[in-house]
Amino acid sequence: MITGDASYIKKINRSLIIREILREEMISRADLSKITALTRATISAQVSDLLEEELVVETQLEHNSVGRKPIMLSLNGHAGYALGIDLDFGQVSFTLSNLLGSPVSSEIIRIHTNNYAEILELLILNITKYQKEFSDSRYGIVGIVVAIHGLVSNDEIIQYVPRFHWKNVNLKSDLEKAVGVEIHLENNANLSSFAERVFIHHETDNLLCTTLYSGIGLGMMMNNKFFRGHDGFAGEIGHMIIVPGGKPCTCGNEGCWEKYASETSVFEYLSETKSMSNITYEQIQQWMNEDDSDVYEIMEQFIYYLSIGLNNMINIYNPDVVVIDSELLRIYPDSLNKIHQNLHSQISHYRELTLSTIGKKSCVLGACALAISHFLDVPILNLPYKD
Amino acid sequence: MITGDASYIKKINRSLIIREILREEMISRADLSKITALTRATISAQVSDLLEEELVVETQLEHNSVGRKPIMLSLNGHAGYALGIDLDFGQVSFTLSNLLGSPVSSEIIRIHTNNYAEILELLILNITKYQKEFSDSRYGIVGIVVAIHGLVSNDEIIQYVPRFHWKNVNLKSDLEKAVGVEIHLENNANLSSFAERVFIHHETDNLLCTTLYSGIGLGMMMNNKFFRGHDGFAGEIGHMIIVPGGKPCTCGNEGCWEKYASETSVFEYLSETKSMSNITYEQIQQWMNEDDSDVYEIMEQFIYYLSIGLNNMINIYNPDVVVIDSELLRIYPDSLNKIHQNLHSQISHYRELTLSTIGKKSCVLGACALAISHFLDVPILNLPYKD
DNA sequence: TTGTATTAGTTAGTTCATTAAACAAATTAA
DNA sequence: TTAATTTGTTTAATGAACTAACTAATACAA
Repeated sequence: MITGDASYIKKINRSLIIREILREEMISRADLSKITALTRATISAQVSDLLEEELVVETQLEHNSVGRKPIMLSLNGHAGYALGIDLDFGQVSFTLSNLLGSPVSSEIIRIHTNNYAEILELLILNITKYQKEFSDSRYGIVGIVVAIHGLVSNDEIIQYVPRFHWKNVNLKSDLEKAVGVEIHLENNANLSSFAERVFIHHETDNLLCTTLYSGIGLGMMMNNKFFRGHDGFAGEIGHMIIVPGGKPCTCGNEGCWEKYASETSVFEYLSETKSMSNITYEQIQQWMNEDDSDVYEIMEQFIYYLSIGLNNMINIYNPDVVVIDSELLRIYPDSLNKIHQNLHSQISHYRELTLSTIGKKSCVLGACALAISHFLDVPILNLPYKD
Repeated sequence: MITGDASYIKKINRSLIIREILREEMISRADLSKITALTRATISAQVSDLLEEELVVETQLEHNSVGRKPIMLSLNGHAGYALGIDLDFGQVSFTLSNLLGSPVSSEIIRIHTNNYAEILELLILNITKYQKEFSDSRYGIVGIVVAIHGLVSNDEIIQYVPRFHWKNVNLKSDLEKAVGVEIHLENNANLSSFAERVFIHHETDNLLCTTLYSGIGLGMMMNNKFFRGHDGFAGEIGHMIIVPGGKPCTCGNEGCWEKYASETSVFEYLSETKSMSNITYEQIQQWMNEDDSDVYEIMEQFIYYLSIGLNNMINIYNPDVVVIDSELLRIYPDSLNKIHQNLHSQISHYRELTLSTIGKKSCVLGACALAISHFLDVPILNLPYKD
């Protein structure tokens, strides 16, 4: 049970201070005191710890107002590194960032296996390599987070990864035994939503991010925490039934949303209509340029069903910001406007609906950011996004 | 901004201690110390405050084990009263409870108006009456909570009450000006979910409660907080589209869930089929006793569409406990089993699905409990339910 | 150039709630 | 009657925040 004592309040205030430094990027002790309502004495004491730990650095800036010149404080991005890993079907992405979330190194490794042991070995090999390579800096690699494209329960055990056919595997424990440091697993949609919040939408405390690729994933940041549900399986919105008695789904029901509004469903319709397999985004782009009527019809239907699900999602969650991550919508002209026009219910309340600007790499960037947030012991952070 | 200081620690620990006293109903200082991991000295100091404030009373119980006999502590239910008000269409219910949530007085007043000013006056009149009548006891009436059958935003302004045709009214402020004490407004489904958690489902930190009367309401308790969404409008699940291009709804969309799975929808179907208006529950009960096939068909369809929506709700929220409050399901034989059988998806995860045992009065009891929780400054409480 | 106002940051001492440890009280069982 | 055990209180120490007074550095005006 968490009880209050002196060290607990110090932790609370430290977390607040780090959070403000990151939010403002550069800020003086005096301004920290004003924002947090902690006294300048308290701020000084806490900052002195942070300087000692090399997590914060001081800078003298030009200043042209009356009074003593403030000493600006900022987070020391060079104190360590965070490693984000995206364990996707067919490829594993590794991104190493500094403590400010700026990528330092990125690499994508193709894999041609679903075998757990083989993939585990590949992960161990690469993590060890990064650990050796980046042991300079005060703290070295401060955290590792792996994105899982499937169900991860609250105890970080992988319950199910559809495309790998993995069920109930303890990757966290297997990795930790091999590399000797703490590893965290997180669902890919959750990490995308974290990235959208941390790198882009700095002002919201309520963000949904839906990813429309092989299925439909939903990640949610609410009051600066993931919304996970009781076991960690919340956001399985792809299996929301929107057509009673509709197409059968592997989940055992009929008429699930992702049978109508995932990119996979669009590719399937196109393959059928065009009698063509292995259709690429480039091919679709070309058809769109040519005003192909089949593609138009299929895309319009995609947007129709997508809007129904979005309407439901918005009524259910009453979000502030909704981010959609879909390559097809990015290339289809005027797609966002069309969706907006479909969301005309009196009840639906949201402030902003956008297409993701980060795109597919949001997942691995979110993993880096989550590792940083664990290390700094702050529930949320604002980091600059440099494209 | 909330920062940590000594008084904040004390508040945290006090809240923990009160919560444990309520959970255990009777507990000694020594056991409180074991459960909370606070030292006995700390517990003694805090309890001494609570005794001074008459919020806690000591009892000597029989004891037959070795060592000094413990002094049992329990919450002093007689220190004050909580007033819950259910502002429903056609009637206003007032329930006054003691600090342990036991009703002391209950009264239902029929109203024949939707006029805001008239209803406001009625509320003021009655609140003032209760204040005078129950000013004995150490604290008198410690809190007043009003249940609103409509949208209440996070700043406690009534956005919309469909059946009263109220839009954007500030009942909280109008009442507070007139009666001179703090008043809180809360959505009725939220209060029902609070009551289910506080009086019945003591062990869960994740509960959904759906009310199927005029429309479909959804209240959610997650990690001992209401799940409200960004503005307070989350849980508008009745307007989830489950039949694309289906029946038109007042919200501006077509095929909303509450057009198929609210009790109102059942009454409408029955009225049409039986060519009869003003159908009562007693009438339906009689038809059911006679194995009426029209009623059977309509009820089976109700359960079919209800299950679709429940499936969606469960996939989206991954709840621990789901409580359904519906009089029709209570009287229809085997209804719960039929719903269970419809929820066969691989993805759906929930632990328990039940019909409400508290029923319609959950809303006003939840209002009392919420007033108590505000007064004691504990986010959640366990109270005994005495039918 | 000098003094004054202003802002930034530090230092000394106080306050408050916790903890640890010793103690007092009350009870069972040998 | 004594030992063992458990409950609850007292006392001193600790830690982190606070207040208040200080030093430092700067702009600006006389």
